[in-house]
Amino acid sequence: MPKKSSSSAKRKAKTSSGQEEQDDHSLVSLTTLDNSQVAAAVLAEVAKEASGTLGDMMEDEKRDNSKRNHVNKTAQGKNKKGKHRATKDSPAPEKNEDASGVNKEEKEIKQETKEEVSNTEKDENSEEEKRPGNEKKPEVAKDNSNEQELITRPNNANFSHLLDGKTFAIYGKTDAVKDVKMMVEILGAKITNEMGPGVIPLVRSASTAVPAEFDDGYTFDLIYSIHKNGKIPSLEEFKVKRPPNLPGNVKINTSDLTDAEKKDREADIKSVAESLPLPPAPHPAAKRTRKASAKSKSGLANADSEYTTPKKRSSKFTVTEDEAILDLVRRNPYLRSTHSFYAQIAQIPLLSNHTGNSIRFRFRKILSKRIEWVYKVDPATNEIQLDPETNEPIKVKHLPGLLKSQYTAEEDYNLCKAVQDFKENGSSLSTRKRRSESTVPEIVFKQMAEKYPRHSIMSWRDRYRKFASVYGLEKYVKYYDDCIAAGKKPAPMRNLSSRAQSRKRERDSLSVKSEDQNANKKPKIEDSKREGESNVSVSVSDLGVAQIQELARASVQKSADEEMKDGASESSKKQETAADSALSQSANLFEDADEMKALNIDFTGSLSSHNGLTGTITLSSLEKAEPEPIEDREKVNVEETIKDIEDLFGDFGSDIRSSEQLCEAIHKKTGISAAWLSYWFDCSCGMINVFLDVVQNYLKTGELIMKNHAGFWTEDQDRMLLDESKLPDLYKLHGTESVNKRRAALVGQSSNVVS
DNA sequence: CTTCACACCCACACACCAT
DNA sequence: CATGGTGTGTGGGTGTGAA
Repeated sequence: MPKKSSSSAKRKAKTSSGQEEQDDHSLVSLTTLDNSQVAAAVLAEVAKEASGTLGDMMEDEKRDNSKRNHVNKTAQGKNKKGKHRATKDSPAPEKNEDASGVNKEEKEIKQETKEEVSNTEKDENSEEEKRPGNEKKPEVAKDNSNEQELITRPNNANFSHLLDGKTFAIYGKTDAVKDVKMMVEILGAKITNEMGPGVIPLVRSASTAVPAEFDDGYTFDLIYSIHKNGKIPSLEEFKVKRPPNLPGNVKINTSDLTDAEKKDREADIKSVAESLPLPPAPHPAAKRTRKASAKSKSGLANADSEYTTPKKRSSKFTVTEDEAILDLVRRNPYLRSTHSFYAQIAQIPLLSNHTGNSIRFRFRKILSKRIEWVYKVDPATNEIQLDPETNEPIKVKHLPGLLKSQYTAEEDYNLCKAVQDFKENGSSLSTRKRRSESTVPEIVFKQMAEKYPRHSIMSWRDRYRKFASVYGLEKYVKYYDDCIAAGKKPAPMRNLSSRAQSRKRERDSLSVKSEDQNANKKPKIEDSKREGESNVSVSVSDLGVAQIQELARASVQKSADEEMKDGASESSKKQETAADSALSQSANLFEDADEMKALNIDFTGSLSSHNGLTGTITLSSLEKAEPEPIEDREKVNVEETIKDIEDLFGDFGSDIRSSEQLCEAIHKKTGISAAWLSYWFDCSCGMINVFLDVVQNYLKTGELIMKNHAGFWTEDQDRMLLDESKLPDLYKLHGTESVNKRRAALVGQSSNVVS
């Protein structure tokens, strides 16, 4: 049996702050919601014993070591699909003629048969809210005709044994639970609340609050699928990922108020509740914990609802629930945006009709406007602060910050400046100290953290590593200054992670259009909210990083006309001949993003192509070896070829991971010599637009290199880099950014360059 | 149609770890 | 002890379907 508690417990213990003792019991002690304590505690206890897995019983495919990771994209996608299928098509009666289960199109007549208003004997389990399809009816007592119609299939016999001998523990309080319980039983399995060996946990979704020790579980969709398709599907799709954990040092604060305060609060709640023009809230007592029902085995034996259809069901938030949410948020203001907080409070019986997601959304969209004040809480411990005199909790009007602070443009700017400053003073040209230009000592970030404590040292360091250095210090400073000069609000650096890039690209190929929209929305600033202005006729310098990159990416995928909406045409034009500004602003996938990594371009050393520093091919040797990059150059359809290359660039980061692969792929597709492609690529510093230019130029004119082209580095020009006196010319041609980068790459260091 | 509940997404802030 | 690689889950959303 896998050490079920392992993952979460281990992680908790690992967290530096070492509040390992944080477990789910803690969150349960909500004074206002007393019954919750017991229930949640029980839940947690019960879950501790969880250890059986589906894998045990079905295939052993399940236990892949990556389970702790986020479910990967495809899995999620599939999962989603599965869900929708299950949702859309009634798993109800249906010939299982196609056991393959892919017959989603059967719009199965979801004979809801909902309204059997036999609400009669829904014992103490009754929900206050009338919900269609919720009608109770002891399954056993159910008349067969009905059952036949709703849950059985023609060959029900085989069917009902699919899950024979399995035992499930079903979590959640939403209505879907009922459906699932029902189905599970129909399929021949047992339901238990006592987690134990062989018991398989089921939850509705990943965001469903689950007990602390919840380990491997599956979503309801698994059951839907089995029920519907009459076979056991690939379990991977239905594996649920662990819900997020709270930061190790934080406990959900539910019970530290004084009695006096409690009363006040309760009074508050009541008054609010009464003042609202809403239908009367159900009496809290009426909400009675579903736990109770669940635990009584009969609860499910009774199958208090007949099976209708496993569609998403939702319950309205009641005033009481809203107030409870507000109360909880007030006690835990720092957690108000986290998923884990809501996932956890969703376990409280009062709120258990909703998923964590739902509660979170409810707060964010609706209740947050009403919050007005929160308790003053110690950020380190999440404990409510008491007024030393009155011994009462302190309330504050100002919402505290969140767990993580987004970087603002100003902060980015300050960071760039600080690092630049360091580079100038710390390691100038004279001190030939072998400090690669990408090396910035911790002290710099330490100073930043001291000066701007909104972020930690490591955070500042990370920001530099992953953003500032990728974007380019100079470039950002310039961008920022330009914005200020133009009276625009600069945006922080964004979207520079390679992962982001490749993901985006995937999506891009699906929909460039929506990407464009996204790009325009991107610039966002936390401190000073900015309006989503300026979509039209932005000048180059107005373009946010993200926009530039979007454009760049779009340019890779789509034909030119497609990308130049938004008045950003000139900048996206990425056209030749441009000098400094156009070059640096134009679509350069690899400079703006850290595509360089993906491309294996390491500007700090290995690129350096042809000046002999690293011994890679030179122009002359290449010419000797392969005089012509392609046979029958004249016959090539230039346009098409360029398009092909663009497309291949589009696969970059996903299918294609290195420049070698890229060149190889282009070679295969177009017939152009891979060696030449590689050479051109190097000369272009990996900039796609330059690269395309040189290829295009070659195809049209037969010229092997471009002598005076911004961004294209000839061997002569590379040599000029070594000569200070020649630099001005280079700046003129290539622009400072490009020169510095190139220089850094070839010379190994440069005074004002970060690579 | 609109609104709400809920699922799901994803960039990235912050952290940890091996080297 | 700096440093790159990488994990985690927050923060701020969007997508979807029911009502």
